[in-house]
Order: sequence, then structure tokens, then C-alpha cells
Amino acid sequence: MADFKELIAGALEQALDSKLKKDEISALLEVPPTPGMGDYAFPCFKLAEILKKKPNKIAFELAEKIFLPDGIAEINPNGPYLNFFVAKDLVAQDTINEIIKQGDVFGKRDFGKGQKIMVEYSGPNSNKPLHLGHLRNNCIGMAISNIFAASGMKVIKANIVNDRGIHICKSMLAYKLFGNKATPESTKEKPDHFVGDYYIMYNKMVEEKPELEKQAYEMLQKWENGDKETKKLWKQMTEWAVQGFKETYEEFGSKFDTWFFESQYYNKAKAILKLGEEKGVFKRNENGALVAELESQGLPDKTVLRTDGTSIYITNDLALTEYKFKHFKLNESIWIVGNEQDLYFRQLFKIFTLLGFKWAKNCIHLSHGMVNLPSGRLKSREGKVVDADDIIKELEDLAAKEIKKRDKKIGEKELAARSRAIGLAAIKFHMLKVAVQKDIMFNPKESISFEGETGPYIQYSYARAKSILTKAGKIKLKKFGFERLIGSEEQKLLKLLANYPEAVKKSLEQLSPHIICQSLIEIAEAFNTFYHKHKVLKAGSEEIKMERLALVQATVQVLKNGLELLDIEAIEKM
RNA sequence: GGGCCCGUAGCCUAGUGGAUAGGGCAUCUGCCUUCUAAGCAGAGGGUCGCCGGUUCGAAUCCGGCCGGGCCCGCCA
Repeated sequence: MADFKELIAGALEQALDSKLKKDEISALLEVPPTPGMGDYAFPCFKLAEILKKKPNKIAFELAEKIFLPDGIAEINPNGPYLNFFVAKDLVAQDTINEIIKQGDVFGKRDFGKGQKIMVEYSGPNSNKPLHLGHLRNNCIGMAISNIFAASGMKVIKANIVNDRGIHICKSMLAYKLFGNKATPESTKEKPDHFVGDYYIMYNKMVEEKPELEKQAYEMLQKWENGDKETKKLWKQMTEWAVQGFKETYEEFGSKFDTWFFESQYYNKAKAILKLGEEKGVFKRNENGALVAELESQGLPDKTVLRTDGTSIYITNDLALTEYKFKHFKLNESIWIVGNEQDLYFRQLFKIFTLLGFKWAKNCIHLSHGMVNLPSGRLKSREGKVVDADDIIKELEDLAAKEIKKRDKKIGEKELAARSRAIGLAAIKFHMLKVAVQKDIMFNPKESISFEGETGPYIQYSYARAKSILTKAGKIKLKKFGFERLIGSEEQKLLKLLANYPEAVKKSLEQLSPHIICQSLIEIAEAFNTFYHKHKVLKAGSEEIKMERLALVQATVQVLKNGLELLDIEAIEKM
């Protein structure tokens, strides 16, 4: 694709007798607020400092002096800005040809080739089902994985199940006391919900019988000591929970290449703990617990091993992270975890640095905001959550209702597939369109709609465009000059399409999937405007029809590529 | 008390130094015998939390304050 920025920067460098270098100029170039002002603008404020002249005057003089490169149609000084108009037919030609030539890889690059990264996300606790917060986490995890992969990196998606600790013992205790050997099969319950119900039961019971808490801790002690009966119950309940998670992941589309279980790593930290003691990073405190001294690093100290020698959560991460880097030969590892754990990760990474691991600097915590309900914070202890399975079902049902309104004769199977695609698109886009660090308020009644800036809107635009191509039949794209796509609607759409790879690049650099969402919204809006203004199949001439079809085809391609990165299905019928 | 994050119309949100703060929801007005109206065109709605500073120029950078969230466990 012709790099107009490059062209302009080159011409400006020449006109400025290299007073500014090409890449400095390129960095200064911006896009004017309205298309009528031009395609690119060079602000002259920096030059005003260097040349000690008024920026308006500089812009004016530059316009006289500059040599117009091929592809630039017009140059126009506008106050302190020098505005450039690129040749419209060239924009169309370049953009469309490039998109159609690259097809599914348009927007992808290969600068990450040979690099390997692990994306750890989801991280459920084995005592209860997934909730709304996990859904946001899963959306970010999948999108970030896809965005990394689009840079050519090898991505390993990992899940860690927190299957060890007091929380699962609480579910176990309630089951032991009141379960009567029931099973998910016997009660016909989804197995993770089955386990979660006992957790809620425990928390209700413990208010009346505080001694249950002591019993739960005794159970944990038994578990730690390898008590056979306790382990057996634990194994059964963990299996139920994980089986349930897998069903939810399957339905939601979350994929994992590898699974870690805390119970398998928490006691493998001996070597790293010893190393830390030798290096003086970990010290015994007065009670005999092992503590990472971080005060001198501006962080609170962190206990890494209890007085009684048992592990806490970080003990697991210490062992597991070292294993990850060694075993998978990672270049980087990224944890997708909510911002409530910001301090925890700063401590963890600082410990790795102090221990002298050279990969310590390649650990990233992608911290995201919480999902809140109008009634306040999600509290799983009280069962006060929006359950993941419930919300998925609710949105799919809502989508099904909308589909049936429009298509009365739709078959059962087709309806199920389409409503799933649309329902999930609504959830995923809603979770991804907001900057990751922000908290989200989730109002089940109002938060998710199918209109406006939503997943279904993008899908709808795609389906509309695709339907034109289908109706057009087999088209043979001849070599066009595309001098018929110079109207403002076409040009706006073309520019947004051309800008899509930049959006993908930015979303990687800033670890921000919402930049891709924004790009797709703008493309869909521009396409719909174009759609209403111009008939494609009933165009005035065969030439116009073919050129417009090419534009539609390019739009279809970009929307499809973008939705794929967001893990949203592009569907041909709505 | 300390640390981190957030504050942009009734609600949600984009925008980290540049031109008139960009969208969406909701409200109001038009547009389906015309390639899918989950759409399009248009209207109204803003002290960019407040105060000060830096700058030719601040929603954006710095300082202070106010409001909200999270964290500061030998919990995860």
C-alpha cells in the first residue's frame, strides 16, 4: 500500500532542508478533524520554535515551496496547519487491492515471529461456578491471545484452577454433612453449580453454627496431611467443578492450550524458597514464617511460607512461574487478572527480580477493572452474583426472540446456532469495547442491547454486506482504477478500512482490545451510511457496480478479520 | 493512614499536548412496494469533578483538594 505519510514526510523533509528529519515529521503528522480539511495535516508549531516564525506564516511558505509527490493531489495551508489531500482514486485502488490481496491476514503481521508468550486467564476457584467477572476476564484473555497471535507470536493459552485451600473445604464440609451422597447426575444439576450450592449452604449454616469454620480448617489440615478420605472427596468435588467449567468454556468459546492446578504446584516451591533464603531475599520472621522483604523496594513485605510450613497462594505462583518459563521456553508471560490483585503481582514480579531471574522483566500483569452490579459488588459467598451460565442463556434467549420476530420459518438448529452467535457477540463486545482498566457497571436489564455500538450491530453490518456479495453471484474483479469511488461516503469507509491494521497494532502495543472494537464500529457505521446512500446492485453502470462490489468485499473482509480477533463469530444471516 | 485505578450531557463511553470534545443508550422528528429498519438521516442535551500551575496551546502534563472503587492477610 502506498504510504502517504511516508510520501508527505519525505516531501516535507526536502522542503525544510532537513531541519526536521523524516521520522520526526512523520510522528507530527495527524489527521484533520473533518474530511473537508484534508487527509493529513502537518502542524507547524514545532517549526515555529525552531525557525522563530509564526506557525501560520510557515504553513503558508511551505505550501509554496513544497514539491508535490505523486499520489498527493493538493496541498493547502490552513492557519498553522499545512493540509494534504491525497489522490482519491489512488486511496481506493491501494486500499481495496491490498485488502483483497491479503484476505484473512489483512491486519496481521509477523514481527513477533519466533516469540512465545503465555496468556494465563480465567483462573476459577474450584468451589463455585463461573460468574460475570470471569466472563469479562475470559473475553479479554481470548482477545489478547488473538491479538498477540496476529503479530506472529506463538501463544499458549493457560488456565489455572485454584483447587486448593479453605474455600473448597467449605463446599466439601457442607457436602459431607448434608450431601447424602447426592451427585450432579442424581440431582440433574450442572456439576459446578452442584458444588457451588454447597459453598453457599456452608456460608448460610456458618452464621448459626460458627463451629463449622473450625471444622473446615480441620478438613484443610487433613487435606494437607494427605488424609485419604478427605482427598477422595476433594478429588470428586474438584472433578465436578472442572467438568462444569469446561461446559461453560465450550459454550462461551474460551479455549485453553494447557491447564494448571494449584494443587500440583503449591508444594513444588522448595528449590525456589531455598534459593531465596540463600540470596537473602526470604527471611524467617520471629514466628518462623518465611517472608520476602520488600519494604526496601517500596512494597509491603510478603509472606511466602506459613509458620507451620504450609503453602499460601504465592508459594504456588513462585514454583509455577519458574516452571512455565523453563518448560515452555517462554519469552513473555502475561496474567489477565483483575485490578484487586495489582499489589500481589507487583510483589510477585519484584521477588523474581530480586531472585535474579532474567525473565522477571518479561512478566506482565494485564490488570482489568471489576464488573459491578447496580446492587453493588459481586459477592459469591452470598450467591449474589450474575452467574455466567445464566447470563449466557439469557442473552441467547433474547437473541432467539429477535430472530423469530424477523424470520418466522427458521429451523430449530439454525435458530440455536444463530442465537448463540448473536447472544455471545452481545456479551463479548460489551465486555471488550470499554478500556480494560475501567470498572464496568452491569445492569442485566439495560446493559446489553443489540442496537447501537454492539456486537450484533457489527454482525448485522457484516451480514448485510455479505448478502450483497451473495446476490451479486460470482464476480470477477478486473483491474479497476477505482476513480468512481471518490464520493465522501466511499472515501470515509476506505480510510477507515485502510486504518484497520493500525488499530490492530495499537491494540497490541497498548494491550487494549477496545481499540479494535472502536475501529469496527466506525467501519460498520461508515458502511451503513454508504449502504443507504448508494445502491450497489442497481448502480447506474456496470463499472460503478463492480467498483462498489469491490468496496463491499473489502468491508466484509475487514469486519470478518476484526471480529475474529475479538473471538466473535461473523454470521451471514441475522 | 499509605499505595494503585477511575471521574467526560439523564445513563454508558472514545479521546494522554493541537483545529468546532467524537460515538452510543434514552428523548423528539423524518425514512421500509427499493441490495436485511438489529438500519439510516436529523434535533435537543457538555462548568471534560474542583482549584492552581506549566505551555503559544490542557479533557490530556504537574501540584493540591473533592468524590467513587480496589488493595495494604501466615486468604485466594
